[in-house]
Amino acid sequence: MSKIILCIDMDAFFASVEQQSNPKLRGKPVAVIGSGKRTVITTRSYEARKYGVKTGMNVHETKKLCPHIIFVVGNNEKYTHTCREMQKIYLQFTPDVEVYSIDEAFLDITTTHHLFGGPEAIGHSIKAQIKTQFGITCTVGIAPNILMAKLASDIAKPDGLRWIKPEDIESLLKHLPLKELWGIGSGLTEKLEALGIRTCGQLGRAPASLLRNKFGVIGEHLKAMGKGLCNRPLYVREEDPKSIGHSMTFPKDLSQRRDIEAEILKLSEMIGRRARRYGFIGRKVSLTVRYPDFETFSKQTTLPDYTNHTHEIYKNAISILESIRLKNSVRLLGVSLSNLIKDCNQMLLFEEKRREKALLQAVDAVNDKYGDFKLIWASYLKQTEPPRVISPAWKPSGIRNINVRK
DNA sequence: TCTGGGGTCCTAGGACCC
DNA sequence: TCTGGGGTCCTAGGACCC
Repeated sequence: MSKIILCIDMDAFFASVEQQSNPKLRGKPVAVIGSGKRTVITTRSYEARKYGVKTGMNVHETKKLCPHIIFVVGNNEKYTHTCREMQKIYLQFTPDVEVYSIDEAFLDITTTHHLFGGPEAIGHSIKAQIKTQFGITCTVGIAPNILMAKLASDIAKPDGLRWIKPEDIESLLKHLPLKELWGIGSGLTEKLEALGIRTCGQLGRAPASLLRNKFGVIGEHLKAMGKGLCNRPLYVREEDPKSIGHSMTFPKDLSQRRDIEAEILKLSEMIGRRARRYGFIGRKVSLTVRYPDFETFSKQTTLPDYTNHTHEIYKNAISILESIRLKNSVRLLGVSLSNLIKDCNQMLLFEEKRREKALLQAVDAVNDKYGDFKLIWASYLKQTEPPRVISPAWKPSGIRNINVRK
């Protein structure tokens, strides 16, 4: 028996929330952006889309396309709160809910839909509850797997509902351009087109050996994807994160060594604090550098021991920095801690380590109470604000598994 | 007046070991 | 004197997603 999966996707989520909370924005082109000078569009309202405004565009480019667009700096608390509340709605219909991102979820209603009058009845009920409770619209896709459910919601956007039944798949995919499929981006599209494959239908008929040779493991799944097949399960239980990182594009490129080091310390503290709060330790530290010309690279180092101490992260990031011959100035810096495992909170062997840990916890407690960066090392007291806009990839526990190609 | 931030997964090649 | 094969760990880089 085939499954029945729902994909619930908010329409222009951040922009819709802003339009809902400020009536002056309703019916108008709105773009949600970050707070910095070098920010880009995170979400744009449907009114703004008509002008060709796209996610990732900078403010200048956006104004050229739509001079009267209204920019709103995003408010992450509003969005995360809404996301958590929406989760409660989904759980009325099935325990098998994967919150894929802040504005998207998958529900497996295979065994429960008959209790609620069928898949479409559930879809309509969720849409109505979200509309009533939050004043925003969403689109529901229904299909035998998440790949097709996602496609269904993409097709039906905005404020729609679409059910792709198994018997509809072949004709639907026959002439569908490759890039419409979740998991096939611009890179794969280009390479597949070079092989003469332009539609999902063609992909489904392509020789498996050809795809396997050209694309390795991914190639094995591409053919199935072209046929609308996908057996990725729902991740109902949140998985442990594999990495925790932060990066920052500066309002002005940094050229002073001490400014660069101070930013690395700040990023290290943000990571260390997050890791300590959620109880993870890691043993790989990566440093990412982007120059003004956009050349970007990262270097990493594996530590002898697992850690979540700000100072350890910082120290290793700095030693990577010292191994690089930096160009004059730096546009972006990023630090990340990976190879994460759960901190089992073992007994600390050395009194010194215990004291160090107690100090870190005291610092964290103050920061939790009074907000980030009230209590930190002197060298970053004069720092800029931490980033204020949440990434749309946010999840309730900050974890996600995005790989559909398996 | 250019181009954010936070993730996951895969691959290729080198080091090292038996 | 012309060097196999298997395995693991590590780094760098690219592709994808929201």
